[in-house]
Amino acid sequence: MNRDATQSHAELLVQDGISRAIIEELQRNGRQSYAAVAKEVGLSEAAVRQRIQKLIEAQVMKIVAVTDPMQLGFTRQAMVLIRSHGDLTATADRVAELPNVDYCVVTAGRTDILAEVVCTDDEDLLETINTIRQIEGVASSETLTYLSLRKQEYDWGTK
Amino acid sequence: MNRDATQSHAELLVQDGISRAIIEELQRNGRQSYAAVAKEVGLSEAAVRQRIQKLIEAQVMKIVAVTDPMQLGFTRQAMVLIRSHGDLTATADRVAELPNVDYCVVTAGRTDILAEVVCTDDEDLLETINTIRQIEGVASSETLTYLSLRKQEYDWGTK
DNA sequence: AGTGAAACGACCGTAGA
DNA sequence: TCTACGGTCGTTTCACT
Repeated sequence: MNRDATQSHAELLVQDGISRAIIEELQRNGRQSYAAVAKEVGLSEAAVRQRIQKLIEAQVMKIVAVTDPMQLGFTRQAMVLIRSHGDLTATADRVAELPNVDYCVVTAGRTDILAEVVCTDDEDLLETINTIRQIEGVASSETLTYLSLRKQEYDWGTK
Repeated sequence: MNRDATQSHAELLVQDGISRAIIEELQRNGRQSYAAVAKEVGLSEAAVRQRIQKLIEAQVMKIVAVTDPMQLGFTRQAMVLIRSHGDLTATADRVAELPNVDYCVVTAGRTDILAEVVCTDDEDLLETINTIRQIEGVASSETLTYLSLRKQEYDWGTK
């Protein structure tokens, strides 16, 4: 499908404040019934259902389970700043392949690649960083360990 | 509630591989029926529902709508690395208050605070960075604009 | 903690404005 | 694109294992 067509379609969908309100409701609880959302935004259940389905089809949003790494035993998180040589995206994709990497983005600036890692403990973190540093295309890395998460919203970026 | 008690409870909940499987299913589609998940993991619908409710109550996961900033017209994303003076968490919280900031974490390392920003265009990005730099406690900042997102998983960290 | 069954409520297609 | 409505399927409760 044409990317621009999809995008303009999506923007039309959301220009309406009601869709924004629907998204906000689902950001609080993604499993509430269409009827409950309908009551909040003042529309019929069927209309809300249609809008939600279109928003998901147009890939404006998706409804997923989000987990707390701490509760799953991953007590160490960090952002690894990577300088790369050669093919940026290929290197980034190799980094992204690691199971401990939950977020990976190519950036412009002093650093080429950002990778967020989720580890069980310091030993796991060290191993992960060491693995990253040996990946082909990784020139150097710098690790910023997380001390306190202050804000987390759920956006979803496309490639 | 006692944090350790909550955590050990959560770990008990997930030690069972079935809960892992349930979480994985819901990470693919958070709105599918309990019956559909039950069929996948080989348990009765009622048992799956109980587990999901407990996982949510124990804050191991939550089911929410995740949006694509691009589709909502936010075409510029960046990670802002902030050096701070004075109270770290207070400064981080002031940064986190900005609507354009969707992610904010206090780190150990060369940089004190990481803030991911989501902006409509370059002008919006410039304004946002300028605003951040004038926040009390922000000493300096460095911006890494996003070129290509390669991986995104949905974890949720507690403060 | 899991199962099974019956009452209830949500979901979904269709028709019409 | 919305509302209205009925058939169907999912959810919930409860008694039992």
